[in-house]
Order: sequence, then C-alpha cells, then structure tokens
Amino acid sequence: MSATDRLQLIAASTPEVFSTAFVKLQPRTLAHQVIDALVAGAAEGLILPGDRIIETELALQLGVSRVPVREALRVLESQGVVVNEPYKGIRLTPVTPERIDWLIEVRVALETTAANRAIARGLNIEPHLGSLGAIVEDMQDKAARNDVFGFATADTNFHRALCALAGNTVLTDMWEMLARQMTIIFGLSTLGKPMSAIVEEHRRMLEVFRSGDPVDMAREINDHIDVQIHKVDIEKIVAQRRSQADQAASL
Amino acid sequence: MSATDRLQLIAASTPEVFSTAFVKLQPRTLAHQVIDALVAGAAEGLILPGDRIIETELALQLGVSRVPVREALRVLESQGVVVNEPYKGIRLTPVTPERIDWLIEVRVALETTAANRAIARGLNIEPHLGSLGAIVEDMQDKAARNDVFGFATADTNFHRALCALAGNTVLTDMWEMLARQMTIIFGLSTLGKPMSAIVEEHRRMLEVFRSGDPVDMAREINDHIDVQIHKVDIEKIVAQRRSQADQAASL
DNA sequence: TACTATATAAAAGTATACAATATTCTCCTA
DNA sequence: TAGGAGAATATTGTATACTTTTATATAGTA
Repeated sequence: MSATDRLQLIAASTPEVFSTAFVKLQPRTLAHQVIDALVAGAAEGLILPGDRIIETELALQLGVSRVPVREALRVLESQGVVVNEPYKGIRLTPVTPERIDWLIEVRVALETTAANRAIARGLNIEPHLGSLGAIVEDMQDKAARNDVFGFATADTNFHRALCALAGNTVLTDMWEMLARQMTIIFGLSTLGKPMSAIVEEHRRMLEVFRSGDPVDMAREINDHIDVQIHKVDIEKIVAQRRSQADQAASL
Repeated sequence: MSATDRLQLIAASTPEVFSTAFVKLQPRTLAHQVIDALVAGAAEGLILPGDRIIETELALQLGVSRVPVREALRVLESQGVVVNEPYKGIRLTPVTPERIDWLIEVRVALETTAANRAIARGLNIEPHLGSLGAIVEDMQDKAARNDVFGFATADTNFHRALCALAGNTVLTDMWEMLARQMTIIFGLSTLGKPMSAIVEEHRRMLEVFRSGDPVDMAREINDHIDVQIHKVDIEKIVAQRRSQADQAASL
C-alpha cells in the first residue's frame, strides 16, 4: 500500500480535513490547502515518515493539478517536513529520535523566549490568563471524554496562544513550522503519560506564567515539552503502523 | 522604476549572483536558484521592502518560466520574506523597526541555544575554535580592504559556523531563514559601528565560547546582535534608497 | 548463471496555455 | 466638473503539455 493510496482517504473519507483547514481565513490558494491536507494526513498516519509522495498521485487524489501540489511540497521541503532529491522524489522526512531531540530543543527555545517576552510585556494578567485557563479546561473536558485528537488539538492551542502573547510574528511563524512537525510525531506516538497528568502540567505552567518568573518559566516549559514524547521508540511505532497499513490493504 | 526593473540587473549585470549561489551543492532546481537570486537582489537593494514583485516580469528577467518563480515565492512567503494577498500581488515584506526587533529576538534565542548546545557537546575546542578564528581573520581582512559585502558575508559565515556546531539541523534550517531576512536588512542599512569594532566583538564572543560559560555566552550574543542594526531608522533608509533608484531610472 | 548494456517506463522538472480576479481607464451622467 | 458604471487590461491562480532524468526490466553475452 503506497503513501498516496493511504492519502486518498484524506479527500475521500475525511473531506472535513481538507475543508476545515481554511475556515478561519479567506479562501487561500490551493497550495495552502494542499499543505494542510498533507500535514493532516501525516498526523493521522495515512502517510508515514519515509513514505514516498508522488506529485501526480497526490494531485489526482486531492483533485487539483500538479502546480499547487508542487508549491506545497516546496514549502514543506523548506520547512523540513519533507525531503527532496531532484528527479528522485519527495519523501516525508524520516523521524528519528535525534530529530525529535532537535525539534524539542528549538521548540523549548522559542516558547521560552515567547513566554518571557509576554511576561516582559506585562501580559501575564487578565484577560489573557482566563483565555489560557479556558483552553486548559477544554483539555480537561477532552481528556474526560477520552478524545485524544481533540486533546492534542487543545494542547497545541494552549502553546499557540502562549506564543501569540509575545506579539512576535516571526516567532509565531517559526513556531507554527515546528508545530506541524510535532503534530505529525504526536499523531504517531501514544502519549508518554496520562492525559490528566498533562492537564495538571498545563495548570502548573499557567500558574508559573502568572507569577512571572522567567527562570521558573523556562524550567517549566523545558520539563513539560521534553518529557512529552521522549522515551518512546518512534521508529518501532512507525514500523508497526506500516505493517498495520499494509495488512489492512491486503484485505 | 519598478522592482522588477531593478531586479533585471541581477540576471544582467551580476550573473555571478545567480550562478555562485548554487556552487556548493548539486545543481538544484530552478526554484532554489530563483530564491537565491531574489534574496541577493533584495540584499543589494535592487528590490526594496514593500516593492511589488510581479511573477511574469521576474520570470522573464531571470529567463525561466513562471512555475519555478511561483514555487520560490511560495517558499519565501512561508518564511516571511515576502507577503502575498491572493489575486492582488506579492510584495517584499516591509521592514519596520518592530519587525527588526522580532527578528533579533528569535535570532538571539536560536544562536544562544546553538552555542550552549555546542558547549554541552564539548565542541568549544580545536579544531572548531581554529575554524571560527579563521573566519574572524577573514573579517579582519575584509575590513582592512573596506570590502563591506565580503565583510557581511564573513560575519554571516561566523554565526552560521557557530550554529552548525550544535549539530541540530532543525535549528540551522530556521537560522538560515532568519539569516536571509537579516541579510536583506543588513544590505539596506549601513553598519551601526565601525567594522574593526565588530571584528573585536567576534573575537570576544569566540573567547567566551572557548571558556564555555552558558550565561556569559547568552549575554555576549545578545549584546552583539542586538546593537548591530538598532538605532538605525530603517524606514528612512528605504525611502532614501527608493528615491535614489527612481532618480537613477529617470536619467 | 551472472552481469552488463540497452530500451522502456515512470516521475520530476519546466514551459505554455487558459481561467478567474482585481485594477485601471474611459465614458457617460448628474 | 465630479463621480460612478462598465469595459479593457494586467496579473495572479490553475491546468495541460512537453522535456529531462532516473529507475526498472529485458535481452544479450561472458
């Protein structure tokens, strides 16, 4: 079963993935939608790290021409989501434990910077604390319903909101790049700890943010993000997923 | 005089800009070359922040079709180098003092993280110190010859080499994104201080790196980068450049 | 049988052509 | 003369067609 075979399911079984992605903004260009579809597909495990992505097939499955597909792939290439070898093909970037370390290191650096900037701007007050708190409550709710996908989304939203308080669009743009890749990895791995514990961690982060101590904040973010995915043998998981997908295809 | 009128000079008067950009690696795709040409053109002031970039003209001037041009622009859009409004046009991202602050904030965060990681890996030893030192000597040399462009290139190389020591490709990729935008801004602004002083700063940074104190390193990087472009009224400079370009066009 | 060379096919890279949208300019009317 | 409606133009968005390169398969030879 090829990557694009699996990806077909994006346009077919889950059209909302393709449509909800651009709800919040004006109808963007097809290239942007292709990006979202690809990332969503990767997050759902329809495409696995290392899988080949063929322009023609992807264009066919998504119902667009190769041009926007190529544009999307070039963007994702520049962001490290896919790797390209001229005339040879594009693959979803293989996920190694090393690469996860790298992503975490940069993400911690960005989020720490963002949080400290937000504190420096004096934004660790209402109504911002309330907004962040609401997201934590949403996480709690999703955890209670055992809605893993919704939980992960809320988790991402929390960190996105925190970054946004820095008011630095360069930083938030970069954070979004990382978030995409983290989303793909999170989609593959089961969480390293129970959801209730993660909710509690966010409560604590929020409290530290309120208190406004930069050093504590840095440590809190580092501990939180660092442990999240570590100690998970991602390559084994990918192998399992691949065999599962192949097995399903042979039915 | 339009942006693409000025950009024409890239392909015409300075073909080496278009060719040297991809010397180090395999002949990459045209899109990558277009990216380099655009950034180089922006760094030389042939395109100014806020200038409209028209796909057709750019493709014509560079002697390629619109497809690679579009791919390049999409990548640059995702990196914040250009801004796009569907069906309205693409512009070189306007440079504001605020945006410079944002770029600096992220760059300091990344470089500090990189330096500390390099120290943690125990790479603040030979032969790496020697390599970095050689770059500083190169800067000294370029400063003596009053070669501003060469000096800026060497400066960039120093920081790139420092980041590379972290061995984190996610970080270096992001740093390159920032470097592009910084290059454009540096190309516009005159240096905030004499080149000899900047050389000295790099010597000091290198010394602190050797000593291996993370806190000192962070402070050193922050001071170095922060002061570099600040206190320069970038918008005024852009306005001046634009009037100069228009004046030259009317001759 | 194994290995190499050649031919065939598949897919990326590129260019051209067409459609949709926005801007601009002109002409008409108040 | 000023303002607006509409046509003309310019430019982006998208699709199709062509070229180049790589990979694969087949056949021929050692």
